[in-house]
Amino acid sequence: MANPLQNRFHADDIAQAEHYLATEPPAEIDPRVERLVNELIGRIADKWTLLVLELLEEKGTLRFTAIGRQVDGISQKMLTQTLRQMERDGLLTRTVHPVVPPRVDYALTPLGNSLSAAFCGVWMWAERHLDTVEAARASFDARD
Amino acid sequence: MANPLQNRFHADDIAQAEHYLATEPPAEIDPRVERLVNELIGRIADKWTLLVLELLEEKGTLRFTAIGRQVDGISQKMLTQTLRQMERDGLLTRTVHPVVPPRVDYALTPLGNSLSAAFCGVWMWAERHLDTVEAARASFDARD
DNA sequence: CGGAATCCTTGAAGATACTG
DNA sequence: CAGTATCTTCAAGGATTCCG
Repeated sequence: MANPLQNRFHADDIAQAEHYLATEPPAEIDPRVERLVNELIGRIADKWTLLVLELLEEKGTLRFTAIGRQVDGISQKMLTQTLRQMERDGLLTRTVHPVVPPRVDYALTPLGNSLSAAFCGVWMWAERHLDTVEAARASFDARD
Repeated sequence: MANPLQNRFHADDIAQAEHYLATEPPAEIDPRVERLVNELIGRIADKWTLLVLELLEEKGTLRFTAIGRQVDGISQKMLTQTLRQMERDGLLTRTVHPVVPPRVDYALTPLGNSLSAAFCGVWMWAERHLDTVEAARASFDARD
């Protein structure tokens, strides 16, 4: 779950983006595209998908059991389901080796890698504002 | 649900990030921070939170009922819950006006705005690769 | 109007057992 | 080893009602 990109961006990238948000009026967007984008974000943002994505991005090719061991708390069922969905979406490849015992390798596609990169901004935000969020929560809880 | 930033970034930002991902070894990360980051991402990536975030970023200050009308499919219960969580995390402010009938205004904080900006990369990815993902799904479904 | 409280349904996910 | 199949639980979330 490392974030190798975090030192490669200028620290105020987000502040700059925020500036644009404040000064530019929002553009209109096709409702059909909007619905599909929402669906994709929902899928992608799902807990296990994100974890598997980051693991494979970090470790490269892994077999089924290896992924299960390194994504803590995931059940065999959810692992299978998550991997199938990701394969279906073109995020990873599933390679079955015709040997006994069976051996199945999983690796991200370029599309999967690009998605991992796309989440970089969110990772940076979370790491940068961790303390701020925790302070806000403590303050909120303190006043009932 | 517009994405005002999409035309402000160079088109190959993601490709560049992808390059770094491929060439740089991952850095180690504090497990405690990792757990908290995961929790934040889970919360943030939740369906309603993202929708409310984008709506408020686009429209500015809105009252309770206005948000409910514009986030299609959200129930009163989930709206209340989502707004409370976001307020607790410091993403938005809740302003109660002492009038009858009551009037409550919601608006993003700077922290909330920065989070919206952080998700820009994911939006861009989803919009850029929408067709690729749909094609991958069709291909996957075609071969059983 | 902006909620809180209650009940209730459904589907997601865990546990377990079995198999090519 | 890498799954599939089945059962069961449990909590997220919808519907409804009531209230300051």
